[in-house]
Amino acid sequence: MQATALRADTHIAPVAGHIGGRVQLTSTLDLPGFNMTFARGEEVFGEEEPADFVYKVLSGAVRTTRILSDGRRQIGGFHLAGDVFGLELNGAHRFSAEAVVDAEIALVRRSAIDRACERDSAAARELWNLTSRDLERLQDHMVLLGRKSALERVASFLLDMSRRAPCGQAVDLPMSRTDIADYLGLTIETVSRTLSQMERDHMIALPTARHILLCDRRGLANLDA
Amino acid sequence: MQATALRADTHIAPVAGHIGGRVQLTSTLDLPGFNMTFARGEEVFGEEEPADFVYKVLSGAVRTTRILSDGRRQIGGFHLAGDVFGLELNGAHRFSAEAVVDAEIALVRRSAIDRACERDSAAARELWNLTSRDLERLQDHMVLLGRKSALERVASFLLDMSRRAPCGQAVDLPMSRTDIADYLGLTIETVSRTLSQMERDHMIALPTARHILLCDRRGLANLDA
DNA sequence: CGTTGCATTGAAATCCCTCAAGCGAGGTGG
DNA sequence: CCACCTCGCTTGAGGGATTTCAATGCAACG
Repeated sequence: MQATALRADTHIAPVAGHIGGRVQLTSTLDLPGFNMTFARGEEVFGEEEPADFVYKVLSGAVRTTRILSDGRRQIGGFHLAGDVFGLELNGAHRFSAEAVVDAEIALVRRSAIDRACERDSAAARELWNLTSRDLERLQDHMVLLGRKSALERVASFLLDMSRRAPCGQAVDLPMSRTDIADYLGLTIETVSRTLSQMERDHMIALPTARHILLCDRRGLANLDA
Repeated sequence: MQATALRADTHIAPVAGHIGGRVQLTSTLDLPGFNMTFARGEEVFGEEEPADFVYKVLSGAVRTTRILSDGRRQIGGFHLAGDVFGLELNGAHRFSAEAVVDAEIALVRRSAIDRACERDSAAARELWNLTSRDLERLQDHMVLLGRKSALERVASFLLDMSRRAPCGQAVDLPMSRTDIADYLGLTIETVSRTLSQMERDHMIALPTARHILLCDRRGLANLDA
């Protein structure tokens, strides 16, 4: 068990009145587990820590990050309500995970996962599917990082967020500009300037920094290449 | 079955004298399949084609690519002898695959894979592991594309190639500068200039364009951040 | 020996980054 | 209640790494 989970026992919330709770990991996969809450900025797990748990976001948002020796940071992904993260086959985490905002997270032991896979090939397939979807998302993101302009990256990000956290015509961003920059391989200034540019071009409106109205989805989609 | 496989029947080589050959997909996974040869530049499968086969490189090299609407290209990865590629869970390929040089490739039907997973949870786990390793490689590559300089990218690439295709102190590159550029998110000119720079700094030697001697691994590793 | 394809090199341009300042919302304490 | 601070965001000016455009080199091949 990682240090974080051990220390943070005050965060553990019993699930629905049972001592031993259940976690609905995917639509067809229900396993024993428990819930925890993490405050904004708090670490869920660290890079290179043993991957003894799998996590599912119940509310809030989580980012996975890797830090280079000189402090440069790359965010691997944002995980919103319903997303599973931290599923590693080979022992240790390769990114660290932190709460972007206060978050409620369900935990399932790796050992429980492994047992489920042993006896149920459908469960194994379901979990393999989670890894596979992660891979597909990463492939898209790789193209974005390798070949797209700042404008295209931000447009792509806004459309992705609006698909994942629908809020009518708008998007409510849980993360800071710095987070967005480190996710898109840009600087905070470039992200800010690009958003301002989009606002001048009437593609979006920015009532507040974290609340963005997508006025011209068509235009944004065109930018998405 | 995709068009490529159908059309290219002249390429099919019977395996070791049997009609129905076997393919050693991983060290513990032996499945029915057959071999094909692909000429330099030939397409193994196309983006969005149904993923009815899984592939293993026996000799040569393969690249997986995605092309944006305006022609920009991102190479997802290079697959060398022993590597498995084209393993998709969800129906269709999301990249196309082409032979970088003449390549001999083993094919296994998805249906055979699925059957193996049904009856053998160890096989399922082994295949899940392949996906998981792909994911890990992509995570590293994402950090490279998002946050590393041209010098760091090329150094990282050279070390990776020398680890995967060991050739003493040297590396024999099967791919062109254009391929390297599209893999590293750079231009061909930047790749060339960076290699020249490394040669001036006595970190590498370039007897020929595709044969590179790593004179200063320590120095390259330092660049790898 | 010309052609062809790939690689290298140079010069100029560009996109994004760096550095720096200003702005505004939210919280705290006097 | 307001001054003040902090933090995150925006904006500007200048610079730099990489791209773009263009020309040359070079090896393989017919």
